[in-house]
Amino acid sequence: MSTALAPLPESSTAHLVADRIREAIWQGTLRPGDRLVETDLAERFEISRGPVREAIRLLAPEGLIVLRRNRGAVVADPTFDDVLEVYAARMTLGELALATVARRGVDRATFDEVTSLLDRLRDPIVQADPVSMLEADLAFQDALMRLSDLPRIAAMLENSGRDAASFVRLLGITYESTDHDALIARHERTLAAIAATNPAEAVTAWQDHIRSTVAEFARGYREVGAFSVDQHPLFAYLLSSPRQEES
Amino acid sequence: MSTALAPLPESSTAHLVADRIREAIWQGTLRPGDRLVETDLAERFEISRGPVREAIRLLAPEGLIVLRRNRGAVVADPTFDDVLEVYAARMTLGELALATVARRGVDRATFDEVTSLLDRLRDPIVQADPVSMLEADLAFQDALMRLSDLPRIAAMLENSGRDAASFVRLLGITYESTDHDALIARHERTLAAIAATNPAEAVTAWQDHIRSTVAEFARGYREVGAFSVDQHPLFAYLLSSPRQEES
DNA sequence: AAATCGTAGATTGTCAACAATCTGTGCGCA
DNA sequence: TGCGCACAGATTGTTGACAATCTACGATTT
Repeated sequence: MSTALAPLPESSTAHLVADRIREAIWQGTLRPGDRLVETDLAERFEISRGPVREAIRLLAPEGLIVLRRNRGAVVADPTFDDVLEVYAARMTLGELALATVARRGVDRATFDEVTSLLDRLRDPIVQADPVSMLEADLAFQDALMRLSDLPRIAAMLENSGRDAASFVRLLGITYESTDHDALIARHERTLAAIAATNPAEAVTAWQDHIRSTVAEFARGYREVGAFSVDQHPLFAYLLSSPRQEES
Repeated sequence: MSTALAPLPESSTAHLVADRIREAIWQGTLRPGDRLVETDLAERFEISRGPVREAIRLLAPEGLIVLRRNRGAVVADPTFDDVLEVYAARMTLGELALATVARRGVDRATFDEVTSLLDRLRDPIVQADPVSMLEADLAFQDALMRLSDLPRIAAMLENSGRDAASFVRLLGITYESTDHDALIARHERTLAAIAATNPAEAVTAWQDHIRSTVAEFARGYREVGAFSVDQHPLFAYLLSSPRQEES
């Protein structure tokens, strides 16, 4: 109900195209280093170059594609460093958002709405498809962060979530092996902390979540090929430092 | 020397226009609520609507202007909440960047380069002009954050710096009363911590810097008109919580 | 053989005209 | 008076053509 009456989605042509490009990258149709030629894309989508150009400019600041002056755009070729950086930003901004939520508290209705998004993650049909699972997970986390009433920070987190997913995909790491129950349990822990207006616990739960996720990816990355991930400064920062938040 | 051979600046027409618009907002030529009509701006700059449109799209995600579907863009009308949010993001991202710098250490040449940027802040001519002072300050902080080798996070910090400055300006707060010596001393403290590869101290110094800045603005805001800033959740978060960083 | 120069093709950057959409005003009607 | 509706003007969204720029490749020179 309340989601039905929410503001209409940003469905400009440029946004639609941007979503399609993101999807193509996700699916592997577009691979790292591939050029994004405005003319070609315009032809494929059967529109003019204007909106395509705008879509590319929309994607660029997220880091998914790289823009070079007068030379067009190419799909980014991320390293594991990039994934770590995005998750580090995600961790620290999430801490801020959740600490704010938990400190201020939220009204019952809004809280229930977010809780209901968690149900989708429990749906066996959703769990069967990695892509659906990822989307449901991101939708939940987005809603969670929006509780903070910090629109800028919530927006940064939304972008970083999409980026992180695509980066991981571009690196050739599969997301399928994730333990669904553990994921849901971590999210429940965060929600409980918010309900109890316990900022420190909310932050800790979030840190755990990011750490688990990064650890998962690091495992996948070591399998794929991979470098000495473990002594990376950010990796240390992310994994081994249960930082303290005041309550 | 090393700055002379650095990559060329992003000087596309759209970027130039975006800078001009930012400048106009800063100078007060464009005021909160003013509409940014593509046709008008194109005429003023004597170019077509294309680059103007692109410039507006460039400014929008930074929060300086608000975009409404099919209804164009207007200059944002920020509240002090917005300023706090931007500074909160700036504090937490800066902590991450500086902790990384201080943990990894930097080579002498790069460090000296950043140090030299601090000299500009000491120049009496620069100090005499608030705008120059602000620009020099931002340039220093940008360079400082770029030491982290975390390009995404450094970029977020750059944007937030420009935003914060414009927001403060839009709120009608003057920046002139800042104590220059104290500002420089805080920056020196951060640099010293980096040189000593002491992450905890670098983070603390940065927190102090943000706190001083926010406190300054809060004072100005109370003078201008203003609400009960002091019991804002983020204000509490920013000012009264010397959070702990591990070393 | 190596390096430089110049040209052709491809691609992005810019433009001005057209189409779609929105805002506000004034009229008719209860 | 208050409400709904239609229309005109203004403004954004989209398009296809043109200009500027870059890349690649081969000719020319040393």
